[in-house]
Amino acid sequence: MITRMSSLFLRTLREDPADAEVPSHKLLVRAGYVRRVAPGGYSWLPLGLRVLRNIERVVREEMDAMGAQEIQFPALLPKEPYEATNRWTEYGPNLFRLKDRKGADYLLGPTHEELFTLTVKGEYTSYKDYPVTLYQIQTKYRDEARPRAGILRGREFLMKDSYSFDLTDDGLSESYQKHRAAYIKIFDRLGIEYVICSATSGAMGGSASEEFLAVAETGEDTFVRATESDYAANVEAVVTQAPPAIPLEGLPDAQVHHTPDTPTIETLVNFLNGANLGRTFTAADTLKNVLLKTRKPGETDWELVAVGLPGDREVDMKRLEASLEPAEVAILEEADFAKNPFLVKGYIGPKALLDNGVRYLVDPRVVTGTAWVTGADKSDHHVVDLVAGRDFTPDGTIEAAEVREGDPAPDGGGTLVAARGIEIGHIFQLGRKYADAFALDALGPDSKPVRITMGSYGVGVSRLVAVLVEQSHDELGIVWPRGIAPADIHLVIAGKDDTLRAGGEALAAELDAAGLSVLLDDRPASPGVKFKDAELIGVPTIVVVGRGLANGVVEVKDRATGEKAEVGVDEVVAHLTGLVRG
RNA sequence: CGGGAUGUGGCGCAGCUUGGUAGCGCAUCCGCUUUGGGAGCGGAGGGUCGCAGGUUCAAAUCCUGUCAUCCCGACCA
Repeated sequence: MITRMSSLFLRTLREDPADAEVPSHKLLVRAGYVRRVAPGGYSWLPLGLRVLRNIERVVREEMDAMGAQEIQFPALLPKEPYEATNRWTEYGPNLFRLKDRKGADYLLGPTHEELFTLTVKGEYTSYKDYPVTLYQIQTKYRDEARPRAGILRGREFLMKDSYSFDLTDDGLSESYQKHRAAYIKIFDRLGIEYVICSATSGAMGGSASEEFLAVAETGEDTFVRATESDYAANVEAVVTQAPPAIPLEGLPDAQVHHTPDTPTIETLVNFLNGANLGRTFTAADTLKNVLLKTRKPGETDWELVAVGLPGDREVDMKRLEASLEPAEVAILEEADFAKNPFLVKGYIGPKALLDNGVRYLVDPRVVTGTAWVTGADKSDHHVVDLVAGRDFTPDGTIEAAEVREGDPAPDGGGTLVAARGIEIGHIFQLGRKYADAFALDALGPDSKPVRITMGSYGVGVSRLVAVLVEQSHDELGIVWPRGIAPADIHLVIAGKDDTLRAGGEALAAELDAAGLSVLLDDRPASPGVKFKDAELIGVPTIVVVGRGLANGVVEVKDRATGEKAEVGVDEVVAHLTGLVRG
């Protein structure tokens, strides 16, 4: 195919749009791939749509190859299925809701578990039908509180979601592994640098879960990896290694000390070290107790929860919330302290919490036999050598403490280092949550019903366009991978005289005949303008038909490296075909 | 929802402090020149200054309100 820039619906911009921050947003707008029409809503212009379709094609090919079957649901959905799973309320304000003329409630689908489950239930009844995997590539809607970064995080986006339906847990594991393998193929084909991270399953519910994160400084997710193993995890999913328990025999008794004016860890440590106790204390020797309240979905009452963690660590709200999912979490307000006088701010200890029935969860590092400096539940007093498992017994452990670079890796593979990533895929084993909600059963060989178990798998298709730009651009513009670019060859006619024009047209026709797609810059603009546009647009190979033509050569330039080569006109088609076909 | 910033031709911005004919660059159109790195000269079209009130002889400019967008946080595949 030949695309003539003289008639292409395209306008490039010389300056960055004022509202763009990240490289992909700036470049996709400047190069004329997308235009904003609403916060979090973008139009795909001709070149952008080609890139999007190319990515979609790769995803579709790999899904088909693993045996998944494509279907498509409406984006506009009735409320009822989502009420059955409680997500009509659980999804909260992020769900786009609307009413039809009769006043009936509808939503714009943020994800389609309910519909897939109902559809399978409607068609399949026998164990002989299973397993089955269905997918769709569909526009999704989420009323994000703050869309940002152009198409990296929009309120409307294109997503591939697939769902596996199996009779057994083993079958589910197998479906999960097949998806994992397919995703690896997809992202490898796209040439993306990514890591596979252990993840939390979030609002979907379910167990085993991994996410594919594209490595990018501009990413919104923080993940860690181990220095000496291939362990990688979203910080939300990092499991803290508990040290071995310490025998209780011979540990010193707990002692309450008067510690005036020590409401913070820092003031406490300073005081203790000046108090002649015969040893030095650090923040890590203290146990700080953070008070929170949680509320389960659908309930109105808040429940007090206390979290005890080493004083040298901050609470990571995201980790905390992931641990308490799906309950809501909030920090205590003054009024809550007033209502619960046993909570002495700055001096809260395990005793008062446990005596008053407050659920008390501690960091996994607080194991039996560890001795702590902590609040004595009395203003200006702390207790030293309060031993876990002897002087107090928490109600359980919780992953709430921040993860730091340098922390030991959970699998023993050295220490952790942190980086940023963009979530491009997420796979997880849902289990029977949705099958239970809709009673999705298959009749087994013994004529008894078998409850189906499901997996759910997503790829952010439109987001991948931006991810590719984030990972592959330079100061001049975008550098697309081959196969994803809006054309195979960007052919620039560098000059206006008829010989050049005819030469360019002829070459374009030959390349087209050889099966390559050509973006032909046949505009009357000056060469400089055309070169700049070619670099901005980012087709991997740029061919310049210019002054060399008189000597029978054209210039072939590699967009990524900038390397130029003069190639004879009679051999350039073969040369380019070789480049494009790899 | 909290903090900050910004709304002026298609895009990027100045003008606002100190009220008085709405301006610059890019883009677009016409003419001539130019043609290997976002060309030059000359000319042209295009703006209810986010919106609504108010003050004033007079408001882009001052006051009040409101809406929107962007950034940070909160929240979230």
